[in-house]
Amino acid sequence: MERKSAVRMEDVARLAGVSSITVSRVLNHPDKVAEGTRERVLAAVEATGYIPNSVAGSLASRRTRVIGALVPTITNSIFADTIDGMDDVLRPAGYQLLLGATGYSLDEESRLISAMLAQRPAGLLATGLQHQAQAYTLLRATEIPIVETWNVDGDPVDMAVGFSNFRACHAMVTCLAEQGARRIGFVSAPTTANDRAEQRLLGYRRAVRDLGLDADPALEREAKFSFHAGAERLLELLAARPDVEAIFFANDILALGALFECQRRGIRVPEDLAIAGFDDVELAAQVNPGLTTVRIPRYGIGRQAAHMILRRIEGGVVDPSVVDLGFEIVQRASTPAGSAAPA
Amino acid sequence: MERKSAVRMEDVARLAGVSSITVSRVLNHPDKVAEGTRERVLAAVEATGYIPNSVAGSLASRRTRVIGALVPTITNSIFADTIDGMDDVLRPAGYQLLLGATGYSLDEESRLISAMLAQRPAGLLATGLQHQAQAYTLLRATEIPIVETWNVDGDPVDMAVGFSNFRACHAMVTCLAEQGARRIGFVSAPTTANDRAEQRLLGYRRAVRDLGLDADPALEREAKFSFHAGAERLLELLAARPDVEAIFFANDILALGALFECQRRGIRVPEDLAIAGFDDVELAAQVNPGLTTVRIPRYGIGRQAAHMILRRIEGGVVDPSVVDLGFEIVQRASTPAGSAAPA
DNA sequence: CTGAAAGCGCTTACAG
DNA sequence: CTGAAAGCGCTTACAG
Repeated sequence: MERKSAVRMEDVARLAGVSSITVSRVLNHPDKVAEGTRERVLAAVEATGYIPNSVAGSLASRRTRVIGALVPTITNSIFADTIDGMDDVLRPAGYQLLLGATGYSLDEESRLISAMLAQRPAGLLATGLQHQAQAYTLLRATEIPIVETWNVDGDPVDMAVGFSNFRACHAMVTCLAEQGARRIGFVSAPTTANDRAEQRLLGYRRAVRDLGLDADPALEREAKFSFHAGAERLLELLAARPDVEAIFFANDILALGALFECQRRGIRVPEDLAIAGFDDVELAAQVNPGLTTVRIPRYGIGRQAAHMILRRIEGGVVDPSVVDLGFEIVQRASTPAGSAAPA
Repeated sequence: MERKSAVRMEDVARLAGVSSITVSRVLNHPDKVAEGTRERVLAAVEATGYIPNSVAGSLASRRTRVIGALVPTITNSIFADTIDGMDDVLRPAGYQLLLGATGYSLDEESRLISAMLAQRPAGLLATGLQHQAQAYTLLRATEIPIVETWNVDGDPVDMAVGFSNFRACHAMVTCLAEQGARRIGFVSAPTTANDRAEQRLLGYRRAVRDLGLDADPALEREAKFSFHAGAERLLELLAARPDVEAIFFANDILALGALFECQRRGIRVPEDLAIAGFDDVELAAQVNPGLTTVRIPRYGIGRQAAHMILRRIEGGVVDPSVVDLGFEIVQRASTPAGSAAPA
């Protein structure tokens, strides 16, 4: 903040021959100022290179133009898409994004929520419905609009926008079963501190039960987010259950890692093994064979969340406060063409 | 900022039986307060659920704990990696990231710089060395540390960290030539408002000249950032110059799009055509054949930039102010195994 | 349409 | 080790 001989509103006012209150008006409510005055002030702003100090402005007005966004990581493109969606709505409205990456740690999330609230953001976006007790205390105590994202299977602190991870996974397993598979493996993402991953796993299990499929625990694996882990789990699963007909991976990166491993080993997809993923990243449509997956509204979640926050900032009522944006099963060549008409 | 009956420092002070100045000390310079006092204050903070108002704090101290980061887009994982690197250094130091996506528009960049400076960030990261005149005026007028990234071929406003896009491309073309190719195509990213892309194109052209390769303009194409565009340019280039031996794409996404297209069309890589990319995204090592590419320090750029900013905030001298983190040619199976020992 | 006064909630020297 | 006073640079009612 230390700009040498920084020009303040008062300096602009003096040059324009008005009071600083008028400068403030020109900048914030230009229509409440006479045109001639406005032009003189604007000229003075230009001449001095004045940049308003929004720290002071925010303190005086008790409102900032900053929205906090908490995501597990920004290096996973799915969250980058959500942030992109937020930004596309927020930026034109004059808001800026304060970004926080929790690294899938609820401890870190709590610390970040605290640090963000200290900045008095006008709103907050969080990922998932699962938080630490301390985080809940903070979130409930604040008056600002809060949107929890990527999950609608639970009770939000305030608002939520996302889709049902549970039903999406249930639907995909149903599809695979309709295509003839009875022995369907599932490779989960780590479920610790990740309610979305947990719901996906539960959705798989429920579908297996509902459809009377093979429920062997050996068909379930867990893998960190990487191509490599997908390939590894594929091999483990094939070793443990050589008769597995399809493997459903909790995200596309795992599924693609497995698909590439199949290419290397000459395992024919889907003839020898069907593979399905989750997320519908751009790459899923590019590989050969194309990856069957679950398309989710990554970008739309960000847009919708931003709209809900803006509406509340403007004093509006947001109803419903939980928005389910749905999902879509995308059939590609990595699974046998099915008659399924899902979701 | 409107927290119902928001607790202020004064409330904490009253409960702890001290002045608010002492509360401020406990929070900012805990070692300057007697232990008993400190504990009482901390207990009062806890009891009241006090969250310091850093807007007020920043105004009074004339410093924020916010660093602005301007990138073309966050949906391209290469910039996400750089932001990740920044955040990993900045977060432990108590700084938060204010994110701005310019969408590869220098106009938008100018607006964002202005908006960010209004927040009085403690430092600023920008992408590239190319900006609008207005942006230069703003950047030069401010006293805060500024790091321009992803390019060291030019004069930074303040500090810079990156690598030479020019030399990286020159080196890759040299490698391809050493492996026997004389007719090397180049698919550039759009060079408008993108000095990194421009340097890459210039590096290609210079290498073609230096090595006396086929310099046909028909060997040069431009493509937006997508798998699809990579596939398209591949086909166009093959149609225009069926004798092309190698195609060097200005980023991995284009190269991979082309590689997938080759898979679909039965074009053998590298026997029929060698393909090289730029960035070394994780996927490059996963596909079959693996993609020869240029590895660049995406994450390291963010870390280094953050360190330089922090050092300057702390009053230190940063020398040199331009840091070239280098690049590395990664030979994989998409080009004929070469004897090249580049960079 | 424009301005004087008060105040936003902190931190910074300066005392003691 | 602790506190009273001043001030950071704006905006908000309230007048006129």
